[in-house]
Amino acid sequence: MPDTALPPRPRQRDPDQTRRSILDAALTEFAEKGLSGARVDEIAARTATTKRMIYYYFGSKEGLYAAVLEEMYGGIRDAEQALDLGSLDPVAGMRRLVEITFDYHAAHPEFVRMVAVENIHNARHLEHAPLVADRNDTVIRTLRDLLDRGEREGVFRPRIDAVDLHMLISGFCFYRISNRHTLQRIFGRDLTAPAHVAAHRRMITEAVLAWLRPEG
Amino acid sequence: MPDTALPPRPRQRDPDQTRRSILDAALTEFAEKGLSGARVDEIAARTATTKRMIYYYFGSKEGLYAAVLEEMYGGIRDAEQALDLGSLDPVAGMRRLVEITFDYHAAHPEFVRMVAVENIHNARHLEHAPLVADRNDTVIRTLRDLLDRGEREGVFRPRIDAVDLHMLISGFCFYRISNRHTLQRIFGRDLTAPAHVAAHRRMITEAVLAWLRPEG
DNA sequence: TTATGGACTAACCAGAAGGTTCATAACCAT
DNA sequence: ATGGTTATGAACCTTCTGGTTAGTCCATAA
Repeated sequence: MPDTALPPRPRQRDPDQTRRSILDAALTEFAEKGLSGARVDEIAARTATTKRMIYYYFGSKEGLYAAVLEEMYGGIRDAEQALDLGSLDPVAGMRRLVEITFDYHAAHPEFVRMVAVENIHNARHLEHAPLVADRNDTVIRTLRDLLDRGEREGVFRPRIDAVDLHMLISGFCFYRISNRHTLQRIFGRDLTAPAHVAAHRRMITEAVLAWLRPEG
Repeated sequence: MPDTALPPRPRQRDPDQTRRSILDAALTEFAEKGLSGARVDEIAARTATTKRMIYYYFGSKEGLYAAVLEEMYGGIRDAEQALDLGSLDPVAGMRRLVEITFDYHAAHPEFVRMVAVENIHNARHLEHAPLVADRNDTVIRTLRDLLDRGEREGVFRPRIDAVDLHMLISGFCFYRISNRHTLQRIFGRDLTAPAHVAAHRRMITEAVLAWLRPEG
């Protein structure tokens, strides 16, 4: 009997590639279905490898989830660290920061969904991603610097809390993405339509600047 | 042989009570764990009745979920319809509306979580709760009325879109509740501390009013 | 009294889902 | 080449879970 065995697909060993592929597939699946809604088999099916590899590299479903979460926060950190607002005057710098925040959320709904999912789980897994807290220091420091300079120049009100302001900004940017489905159902509006995107971008920018302006 | 039977717990038959009890238990469980994270057995255990009754009254896990969701939106509708802003001047009325919205979200984190969960599922179940869309007309109409009057009196800018404004307001109110766990982890702040609550309440109110003020 | 139908229950089931076993192929240093 | 380590794959196992079956209980109307 001749050798009828299928030519064994040349197994290429590439740990990094395999890890990446799992992480990418998991991101999609978790962002789409949430932690408990996601299926490990489904994630495996999305990758070129097998379920076994998920456990080999990440230990458990939750381990994988935590890894994805950490990865996720890395992205926005990079985006924010990239901009150099030191050269701009406070008002222009603030405007720029709001716009960047708005644009990042609009461009990365998976990030928004992952954070929303993590909040459903009371941010339990953030514990296992300790370096996440770091990145936010960057934004807060940038914000504080802008506020200080603006106050000195008399274009911003004094005693604004940077964290509160950050929440005001990212709150709206986050909300319009995280809640776009219910909003769409209820108001019958396509929030991704360019006209609405532009209007929202202008609204949050101007609202923030209006609020910061001294002598209300 | 004497009658050793335990006194049979007098089974009280009360369909409404049973339904309510299931709905309450389900709300807790769904808000806590999400749709797929919630366990029907767990919900049953929280009630005085059994799992079978859940299927008897609601047909399926998703049917129960949809029922809870609808119930949920009912609450905020009532709260908003209760206030009569017609007698207040536009600025005071707007301030009041923002404050009510803020307070409602702060007081009802379960509502916030249910909506967040529903968005993870792309608002798929809102289809089965058709009367939900109604309630929002109320807010939008109230808002539009305030905006019109304010514009006529020259205290608000013209051509403000009521839905956009609604999003600006509820966006922040929603976000500080929906994301409080990740925010807490990252900034190490207890967002429920009275000082922060008060600061946030003032911030969103003033930001909205500042933005609405004419001649930016 | 008895019959009727809504309210309720315990036990069960099939399939799904997370996690594991064991064999083995590819790679690398010697 | 060779021995040991890392990476990979297919099938398997166990537990859980949504949903069902088959039947009991009880208030009321006839």
